[in-house]
Amino acid sequence: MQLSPLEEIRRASLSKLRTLGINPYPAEAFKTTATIAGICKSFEDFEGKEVVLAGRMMSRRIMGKASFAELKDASGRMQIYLNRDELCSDEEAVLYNTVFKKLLDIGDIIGIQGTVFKTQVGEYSVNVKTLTVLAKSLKPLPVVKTDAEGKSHDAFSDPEQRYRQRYVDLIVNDQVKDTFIKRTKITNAIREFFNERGYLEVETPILQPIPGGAAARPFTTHHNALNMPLYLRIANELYLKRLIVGGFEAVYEFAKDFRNEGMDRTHNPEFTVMELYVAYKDYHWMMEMTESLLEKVALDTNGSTEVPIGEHRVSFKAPYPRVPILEAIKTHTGYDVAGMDEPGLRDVCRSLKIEVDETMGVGKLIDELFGEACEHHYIQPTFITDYPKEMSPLTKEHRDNPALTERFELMVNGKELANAYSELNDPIDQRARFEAQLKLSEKGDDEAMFIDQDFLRALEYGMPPTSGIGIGIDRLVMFMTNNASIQEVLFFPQMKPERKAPAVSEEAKGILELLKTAEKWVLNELKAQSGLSNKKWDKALKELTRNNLAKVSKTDEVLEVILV
RNA sequence: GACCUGGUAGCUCAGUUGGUAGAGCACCUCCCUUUUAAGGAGGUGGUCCUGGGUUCGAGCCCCAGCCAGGUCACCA
Repeated sequence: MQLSPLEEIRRASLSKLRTLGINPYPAEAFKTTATIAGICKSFEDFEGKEVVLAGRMMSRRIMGKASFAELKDASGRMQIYLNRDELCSDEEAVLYNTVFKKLLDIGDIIGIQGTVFKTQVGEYSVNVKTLTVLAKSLKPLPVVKTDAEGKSHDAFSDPEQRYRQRYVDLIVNDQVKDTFIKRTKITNAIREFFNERGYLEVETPILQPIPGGAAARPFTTHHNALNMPLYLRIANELYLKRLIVGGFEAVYEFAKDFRNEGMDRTHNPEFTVMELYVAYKDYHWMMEMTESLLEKVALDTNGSTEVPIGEHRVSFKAPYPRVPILEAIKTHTGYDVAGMDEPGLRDVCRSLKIEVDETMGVGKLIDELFGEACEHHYIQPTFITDYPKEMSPLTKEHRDNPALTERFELMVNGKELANAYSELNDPIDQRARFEAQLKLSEKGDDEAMFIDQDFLRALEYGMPPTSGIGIGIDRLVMFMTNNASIQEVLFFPQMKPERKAPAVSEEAKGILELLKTAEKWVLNELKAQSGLSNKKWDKALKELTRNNLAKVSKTDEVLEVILV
């Protein structure tokens, strides 16, 4: 492995620590007595008292016999003060002069014991009496400095590196950590809300023999023992409904779903959806539930129902307007497409310059119209309701209009945040809808739903009238934390693999073959034998020595090459 | 998938007509006992994303590729 000079220095320090009898990776637990945030929050209670803290050293300011450093624990950052004569009693002051000043580095994890005080400039600090090395860091950490105005300098900002090495991102960019803390606050708020109402959190299969419940291309895998294909779920809807058939009256699941489609800043191949099903309810009830849920989520995570999202301020205060989709299309395009047939819709799309193709049925065409012409208008939370039957194969027919369904999508900031129905529980109707989907797929729609016979069998036993909802958790987190990219709210967003170290080149392989023919070679003879140009020779030999395949040594004024 | 932009030191970035690879921070040596983007003096550090090509000479020009971000398309 090729080490940078900075890494060499840190490894040398590591050995020196061991020579001094200090284990750089001790096994014992290190018992702390306080947290940094706790001290800063009630400084008066801690001032003059002794504390034990542990964390990562983030910066250092050495001034001869005294030094300041910044310690970071899970709760925050705080300055520590190290004074040679207070830290050490021995003549040499090894702990201060050697260990702290020479052998420790930014990024090392240390434990300290000392007293809390305030510096002359007024900064909360700990005067360190004992210092313990807890883990030596061998890779240099990017140093992000913040000035008096709170402006960051030399921020670790390259998105590729931030996502690939999220651990570094989390260490040096505090606001990144805050986003993920908020993410957990959001899911906690939702769980609290549901658990208070007695809803049951459940787990259903991720590996499914039939990928149902949504329209999307699945990831495929194979079970060896059963010798059968399996799919990573694109939704868990059909399994949760089976549980409603089984007699649970309210179940929910935070589900990782997987869709084998394009990636962009709002789509990751694996993402999280919270699905909830409640028996004896309809989609009107579900809208009210959703409003109060999101109001609580906003309050719990941001302390306010009003949240900044990009250029906008979005209010999650209930209630939200209800707008039937056909009305939305009428408002934003001027066309009344209610009851319109496929050719008619296609004409409307054409006149609005919306691209359509032959595989699109009535449902997809209306979906397209709404998506292109209307969706982006709904910044404040709005329920778009009553979608046409063709685009909602799992939804109950509308009580007043057989062409529509009892479905809503919640739009926020021009994007879909949730999708909910009065669930279709008529098994005969459901079978017919699946068959219509089958026709679509024969027409070339590769996203039409598969028929799940076991799900139909379950419905035939009778499912109570039920309302269900799916909420995109990643999107919700993006809204609540004002992030425009899904990658910012996933710890480890999907990335293409990093380029692997280049394989040994042809030239280097040739030299290796020559090296194998003798115990050692005089460098110039080997070079002549290889028949390589100066440039290629140099490059190939450097490659070999760098990868520790060959070694060059000097004896009696001759350079020799040996195989390692 | 198409187009645009980018890839240079550990980090953030300069790099002129193609002519010995630079800065700040970090790091190393030295000075400095309440500093704080600490300061002062000196120094080390490079696969210029990869592979070809043009050229006396390429970080720079040309071709191909890899990775990322953005826009669009596809897609919830």
